[in-house]
Amino acid sequence: MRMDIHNADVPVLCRACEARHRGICGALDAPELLRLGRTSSRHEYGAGTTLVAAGERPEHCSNILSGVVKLSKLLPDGRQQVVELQFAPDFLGRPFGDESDVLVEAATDVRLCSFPLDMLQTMMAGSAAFETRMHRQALRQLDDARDWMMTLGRKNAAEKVASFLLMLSRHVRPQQEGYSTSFALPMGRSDIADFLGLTTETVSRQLTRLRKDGAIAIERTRHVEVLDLDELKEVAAGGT
Amino acid sequence: MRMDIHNADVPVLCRACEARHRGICGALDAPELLRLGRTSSRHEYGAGTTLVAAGERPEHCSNILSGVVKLSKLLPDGRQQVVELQFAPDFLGRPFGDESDVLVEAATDVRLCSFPLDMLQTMMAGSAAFETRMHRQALRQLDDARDWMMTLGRKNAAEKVASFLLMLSRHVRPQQEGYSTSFALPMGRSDIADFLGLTTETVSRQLTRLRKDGAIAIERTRHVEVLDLDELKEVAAGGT
DNA sequence: CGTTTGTTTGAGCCTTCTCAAAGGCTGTGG
DNA sequence: CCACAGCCTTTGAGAAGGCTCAAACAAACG
Repeated sequence: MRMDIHNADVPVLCRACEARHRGICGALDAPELLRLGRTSSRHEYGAGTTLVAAGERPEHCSNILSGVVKLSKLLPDGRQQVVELQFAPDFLGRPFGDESDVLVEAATDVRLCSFPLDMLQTMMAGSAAFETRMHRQALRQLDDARDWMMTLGRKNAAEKVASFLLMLSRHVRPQQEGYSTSFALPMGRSDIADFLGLTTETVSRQLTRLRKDGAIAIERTRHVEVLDLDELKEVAAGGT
Repeated sequence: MRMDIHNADVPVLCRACEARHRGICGALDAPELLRLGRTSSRHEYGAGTTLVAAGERPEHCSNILSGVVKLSKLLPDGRQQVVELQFAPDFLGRPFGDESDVLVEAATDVRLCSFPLDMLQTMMAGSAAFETRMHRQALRQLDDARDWMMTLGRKNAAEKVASFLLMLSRHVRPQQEGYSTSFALPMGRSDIADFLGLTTETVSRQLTRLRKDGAIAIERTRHVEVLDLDELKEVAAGGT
């Protein structure tokens, strides 16, 4: 937590909020925060909750305070592709209203700080710094999407799963650089499969392979311990 | 072409330029255009030219005046994934300097209108409308990337190739809504394969399948005629 | 506990890849 | 204008990685 000179003017809820430091609210000064704070509210959603249905235009947007949010796309016949995972303190919601057709769900239990979508336009119009933050997040998401295109299009099953674990180990522990060696998988095998363009069975087989090779340990199917980070990196990059 | 009241104040080169209407320059007024125009210059590059090497930080950014630009990512062992195709009048170049690791090449012969990267920052700082255009382009690119993740992760070879042709038929003929029924492929089979996460052989086989099914005709390997658009759409969506 | 849901493991099959060779363009030089 | 070289594309045959279907197992929940 950071000490601000104007901390006293900042809404109580915002004081300890990560979104104010690393998220989009960091671009706002105390009066702006106060204004935004009046229209915002916090909510919790259980794992699996649909936050925005595919094709729907949501009325609210949110900072993710904790948990993991899953964005996915659907094909008419039911095939699914997860197109992004968002972690705290990412911002959830799209400016300019030209929403594309994604399904937004809580992958884990999630806490959000939400406010009306029009406030987003208002804030962007009123603060160039705010728009810049939004813009930068979009560019970061674009980079992530492109990295994942590489993974989806050109890596084999082993490389995909290893890449996924590495990605998680970098994201799950917020605000800390580098890799965590121990973390919970934010979703089940079938969501992982939908993220990697594989089937649950193949994901499961690759995880057991990594386990038997001594690269990771798995406890109660949801918790991963990275035993050999270099091995994992090597597999992810196609070294084996 | 549009008639502007202040056309006379607009740099000569910009008057007939698509980028001024549908591209980012549309956000600039005559004085701003004039200022930008003084630092900009036009260049042509032959198909295959490397515009920005992977990992390099370019000094210029550009509007694409004509042609197709290919962005791709490389794996250490040489595998390649094309992560985006850009068409006129898209903008090429990244604000904020946190460039990600992509290789930029001319897919076809290309004409660019380039200016220094710092001008980009200057323009964004000076014009909120300009930053908004950049921001919107990033969001559009993000949508495209996500659509393609769906294609890469969950579609089979036939669906991928059909989706690719449909995408081209929408993009190749600029400024026009809907689908073109006749267009040139902007790249060879192996680049198409690298875009679709397939091999050249598989791309070739799927193209001949579509040809034998009467959905398309191919002339001299580079020109496609869409004979049955509905068929193509159906294949792309997994209808068959 | 028993039920339900999610995960792991196995066996066989199918799509796509790999490797190989033939066929078509394009451009150059005779 | 034709012949040839080089490159790209097409086609074929066989191998393999990942999928499908099916069953055993483990974990979560009432």
